[in-house]
Amino acid sequence: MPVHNADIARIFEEIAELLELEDANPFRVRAYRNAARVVGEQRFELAERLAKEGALPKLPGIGEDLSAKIQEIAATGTCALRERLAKRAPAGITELLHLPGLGPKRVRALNRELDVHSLSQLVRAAKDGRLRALAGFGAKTEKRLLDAALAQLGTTRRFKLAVAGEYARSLVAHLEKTRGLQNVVVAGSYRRMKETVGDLDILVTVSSPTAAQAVMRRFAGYGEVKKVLAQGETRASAVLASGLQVDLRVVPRESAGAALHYFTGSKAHNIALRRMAQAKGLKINEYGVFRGERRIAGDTEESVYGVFGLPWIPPELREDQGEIEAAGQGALPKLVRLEDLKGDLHAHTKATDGRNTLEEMAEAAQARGLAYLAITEHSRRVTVAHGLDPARLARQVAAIDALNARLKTFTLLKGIEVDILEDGSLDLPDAALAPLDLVIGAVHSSFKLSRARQTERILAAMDSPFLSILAHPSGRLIEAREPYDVDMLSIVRKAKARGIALELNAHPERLDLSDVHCRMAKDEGVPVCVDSDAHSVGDFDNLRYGIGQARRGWLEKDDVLNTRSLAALRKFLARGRF
DNA sequence: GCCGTTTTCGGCCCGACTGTTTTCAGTCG
Repeated sequence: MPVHNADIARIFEEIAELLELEDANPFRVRAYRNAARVVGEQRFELAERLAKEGALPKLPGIGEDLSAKIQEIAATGTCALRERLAKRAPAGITELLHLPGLGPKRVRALNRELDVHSLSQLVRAAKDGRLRALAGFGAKTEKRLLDAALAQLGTTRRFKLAVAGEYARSLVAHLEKTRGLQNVVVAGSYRRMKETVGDLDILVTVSSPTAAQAVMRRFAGYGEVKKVLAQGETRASAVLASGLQVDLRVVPRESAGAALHYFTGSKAHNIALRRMAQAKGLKINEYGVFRGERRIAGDTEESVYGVFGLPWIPPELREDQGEIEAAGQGALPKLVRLEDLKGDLHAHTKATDGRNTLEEMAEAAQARGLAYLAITEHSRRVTVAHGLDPARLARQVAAIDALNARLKTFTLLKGIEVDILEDGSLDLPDAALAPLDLVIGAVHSSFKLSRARQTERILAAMDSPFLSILAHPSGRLIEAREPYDVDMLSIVRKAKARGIALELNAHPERLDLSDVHCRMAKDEGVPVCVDSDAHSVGDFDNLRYGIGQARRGWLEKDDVLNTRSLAALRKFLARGRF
């Protein structure tokens, strides 16, 4: 049973929680939390690296002890410390820690005084009015915890970036009508273009304290607000009807840059920068950068970075994943932009499960400033989508040829999204694929194969002389379906050897490749194509989220296949065939 | 538990809000 980084990270997180409940040294707790994060963010599997090279590379915040624990987990699947801690603690007690409003101190009190160590016990104790009797607890706390525990049954979910975007735009439009308001920005993980966001962090700049009050009132009065969780003079939190939490922060103009930086995060990036400040005898908070009492920066984000002699770092990179070092060396990537895209290589029409015609799709793509669009229907195996057989594909090819003859400054490419069958063969014969401009291979079935078989299947498909692009390489659906178990590094390396590009499918439910795997592809020199997988003319909007993810993966214009001119693209497509 | 231009011990990011407190602890982001 292979041990993944996520497994190691989970064990470290559990250790952190259990230690916290024992009132251990908080810095020791933090060390485990930090290790969980660092391990979870690695682009290669630590266990594999260990097996191959016998040692781990130096990772930040992981010293002798944690390194030994990683080796232990890689070898045994668990860790003696965790087992020991778990044995001492009441089963299930860590679930209480995940409840908003409960931290280690209160969980300990609940356990010690009331013998409460699970959500259901908490609900019972709260209903009996036993919580309010505890020191530091009151009637309000009891009610809040009861509500939170009951809500926990409907599991706390994150929102897909595109969905959060819809809510964010409406709320921003509502707030922008406030008198005296200067600027509204959605910061947080939304600004960093993370694939999902847990809440919206909205930052408002105002010209006066009166305006600040007005913004707070307008926020609380927003029609979508279901419940105000907290409201002070500069800060408020609310839950929208959708269940999305929104945190609002109002700041004066001179602090706008420091506040924007602070609330954009990530937390890890901010901590790294604050440590640098500390080393220079400075202090960073959301109001600015300070030397003693004196404020030396903070009106813009540039000024904050400037204090450290760093250039401005794009939000998508702010994960403490080497971006600060790169900035220091003048080696930040020049990230790809939406306007760099010259075409889109994955789209469907009414012929299968799309909603628009060839003409309508071509027109819409051209209206977005694109010069080419590949039509890539499903193949016959995908019966629910009415996938194409060779005869229907041939008819579509003829229709595209006819349409291209009429189009002046735009080109439709003839393609297919052909299914990769369970044995690694393709769903259409070579004779059907040969006349096409490009062939995208995709897995749409048998998701549960073992890692070895799944990897073998995809590698085999990549041996086809016709395959140009591997679609949505992990197969995950965000918050809905796990990626299939596959050795991505082997796939990336095979792509390199075979001249195949990997798709970053920009559909909001996919965003697949992930940011981490984009960076892996870049490191290995494999081009990524950012495709909409459009099923209707409106779906080209999704390219912006694909670009956001590509930027999180450090991709530059030259790393993205469909930033190339049509001529250069054709050269790439021809090269893959031998 | 980690780490080092304060270097092998003694630090470790910072502030707002709430509720229960009469001055602050706990939690959160």
